[in-house]
Amino acid sequence: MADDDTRGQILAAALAILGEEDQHALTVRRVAARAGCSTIGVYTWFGSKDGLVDAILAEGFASFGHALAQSRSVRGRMGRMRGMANAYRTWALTHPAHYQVMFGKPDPAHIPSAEAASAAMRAYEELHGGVSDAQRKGDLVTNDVDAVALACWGMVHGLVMLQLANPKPPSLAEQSDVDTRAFDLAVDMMAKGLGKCPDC
Amino acid sequence: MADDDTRGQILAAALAILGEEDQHALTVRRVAARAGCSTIGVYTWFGSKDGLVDAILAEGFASFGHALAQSRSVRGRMGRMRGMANAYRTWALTHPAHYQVMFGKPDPAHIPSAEAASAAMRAYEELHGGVSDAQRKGDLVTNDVDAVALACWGMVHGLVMLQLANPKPPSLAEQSDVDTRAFDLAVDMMAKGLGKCPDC
DNA sequence: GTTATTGGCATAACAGTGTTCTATGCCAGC
DNA sequence: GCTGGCATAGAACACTGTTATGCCAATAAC
Repeated sequence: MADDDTRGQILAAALAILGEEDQHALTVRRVAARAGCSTIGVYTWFGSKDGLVDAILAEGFASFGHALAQSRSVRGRMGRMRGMANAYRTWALTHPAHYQVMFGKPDPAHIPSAEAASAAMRAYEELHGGVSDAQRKGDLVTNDVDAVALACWGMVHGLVMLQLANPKPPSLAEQSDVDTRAFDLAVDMMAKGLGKCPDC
Repeated sequence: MADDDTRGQILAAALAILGEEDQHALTVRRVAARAGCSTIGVYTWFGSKDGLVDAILAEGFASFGHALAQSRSVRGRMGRMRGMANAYRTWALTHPAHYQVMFGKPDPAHIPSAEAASAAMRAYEELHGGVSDAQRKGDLVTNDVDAVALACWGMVHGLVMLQLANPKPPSLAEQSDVDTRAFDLAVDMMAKGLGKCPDC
């Protein structure tokens, strides 16, 4: 039992379930069974299911922010924007259930912990930082950095969510790569539109 | 009880709940209580909760498609794109819970009925039609109409979902109109980027 | 050394969910 | 007055998150 090893085992079990199945599979009983303890273990170490979800969020935002940070070093506005967008999308498609837990509609009553909030904040800073870099260089068509960051986030988020939820009509769904084509197109159009007409 | 009036009352009750509350409030017992019948009524007239959700989808896509259609008559690529985007967003923000049911992640086991699917198809045709109009006029930077339509859809969907789920950090959340600023910016950038450089 | 206390945990139960079984009531056709 | 079929209500099923109860081991106090 070595210290609070149980806590780590429960969190690992939860992440394993999210890695293999839908987010609906994340139930207290399944997590507890996989961790080799009773359901009460979740309440001892995390207080509630929300507490466990909170730890999952902190884990997810840390990993997600790290992925974004690695792509931010790319030089040039267009290259960096494409790089960050691709890093964002790749992380989401690699961790679909985890992404849904992080960015799907939460229970309105759930207040995230300080740890989860700051991890999310650090991930957002990566995005915001990339935009304000471009703004400092006078590369942007507007000075509203917040709006630009949110616009980019929303665009990428929407295309990722559409691909994950896949509500597309058959004519689209049967095109295996239409998601990637649309994504690349959207990122290019956005990057072009946000710049001060550099190459046209 | 006049014919299948019960069916209409149940559907009306479900829509009323979605109009007033979160989509999590849509439970069989609450719908039945509001419709003035027992839970069995839902199973008699809709087969299951999924059946009821299916009817809600058909209703929603019809109303949603109608809203899009009205904006499609606007002349000019830029104007029509802005108009359709605003119509999309307005409908979603006016029917937040309904929109979440329609475009949130569905149960993977749920197969939509032919009626719901065709209503969704008609709504999508509005979007696709707007794009192919522009393509026919030689207004677009690419011939990949499917990818353009999906890119526009994803962008609008993402910004709407971010606003509805509101996972934003405090610095953004306290700006009451940042969602609208980001939305207008994204639509303009996208419209500009998709066109053959008409005015720069 | 014995007792008391604390803390982690399992069992079983609570209320809530979607769903279904059983039984009742009602109405049309005879 | 029957008979049959169908919509319905009530109760129960399995599942969910959650918790009250009790057990047991380790530690603290005397």
